[in-house]
Amino acid sequence: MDEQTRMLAGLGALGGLSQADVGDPDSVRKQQSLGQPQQDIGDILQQIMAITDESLDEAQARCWPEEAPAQWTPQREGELGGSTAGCALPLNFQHRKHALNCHRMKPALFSVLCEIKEKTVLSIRGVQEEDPPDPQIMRLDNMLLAEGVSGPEKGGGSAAAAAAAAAAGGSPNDGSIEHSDYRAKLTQIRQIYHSELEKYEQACSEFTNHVMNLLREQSRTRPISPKEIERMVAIIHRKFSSIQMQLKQSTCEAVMILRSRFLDARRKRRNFNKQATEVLNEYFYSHLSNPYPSEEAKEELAKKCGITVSQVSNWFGNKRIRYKKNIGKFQEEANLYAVKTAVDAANVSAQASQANSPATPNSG
DNA sequence: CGTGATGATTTAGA
DNA sequence: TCTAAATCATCACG
Repeated sequence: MDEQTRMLAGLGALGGLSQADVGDPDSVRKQQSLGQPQQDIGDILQQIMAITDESLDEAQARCWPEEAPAQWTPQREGELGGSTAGCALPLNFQHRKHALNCHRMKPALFSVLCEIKEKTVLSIRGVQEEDPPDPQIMRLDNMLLAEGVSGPEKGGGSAAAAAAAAAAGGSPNDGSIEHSDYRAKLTQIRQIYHSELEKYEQACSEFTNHVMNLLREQSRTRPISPKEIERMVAIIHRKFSSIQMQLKQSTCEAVMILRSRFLDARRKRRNFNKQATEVLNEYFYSHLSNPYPSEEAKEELAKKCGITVSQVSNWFGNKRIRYKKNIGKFQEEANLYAVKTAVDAANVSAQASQANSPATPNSG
């Protein structure tokens, strides 16, 4: 809007007309030695400028309703008449616009205005453009990508989420039970994020289309270069991308909160079930001379107990040190499991012998 | 609520 | 990277 004013001022200067000159038909008539029949150029210019002002008001009232009320006086609201391109315009405005479009001098003037404008807009354009990508939004993007919120859809996303979850747990905890909860929550966040993003994008393109239609419609009356439209679109996109940044920011926040909760939850301890403890103890006491299960043995135990390999490692680490510290205290337990394993072995061998000699079933 | 048990984490060493 | 040892944090029980 500020630029509009500047441009119009520049326009007057370039044409050798000050704002005052334009407002004074006589001075224009003096310059136009040919002497126009009915209306002079000053009038037309005035009208074009008046339309420019009005259409801007209209555009604002239409496009930024929350900012508009200050510009809408009650009288003008009453004036609302026909509509063009979905835009309600005052009737007298329509009349003037039509009259202007029919004026035979209009095309020539219009092209001159367009030319002047093209030059001024170009010079303005050169100064501030090509803004570098916002480092903050880049950081947010990277973060969301790393967390598996943005980036590839569904399949890749959940894989990234799993990776993020694994990363959150450091080296241990390749487990899946608690992670599924984390993943579910992350998926929820991702869905919200994507739906919101889509909403914003839709709104943005809708609004852009609307503005472009508006400007295109207006460009028939007042000089609007394609570049200017482009610029307008860029401005709109910048506005919307700042909204997007807010969305990204809050999504990041949500992920961080989820993550910290997850880390806290990870520290929360839950005793293994009785069966798991039994399996582990059985292995421990039956390998008391060397209670160091191999990687395969750990995996097997983990599977049997429904825990992770690192949990098995933790358990054996704790068990070894605690057993060593107070063997006496564990003696009872040791005996118990020794008997248990002995009985089991007996059972197994009995069954084996039974299976091996079915002809003599009464041997047990 | 105090206390021991227990799973997880941290630290240091090989 | 694995382990011992110390330590933390929570559970479970009286």
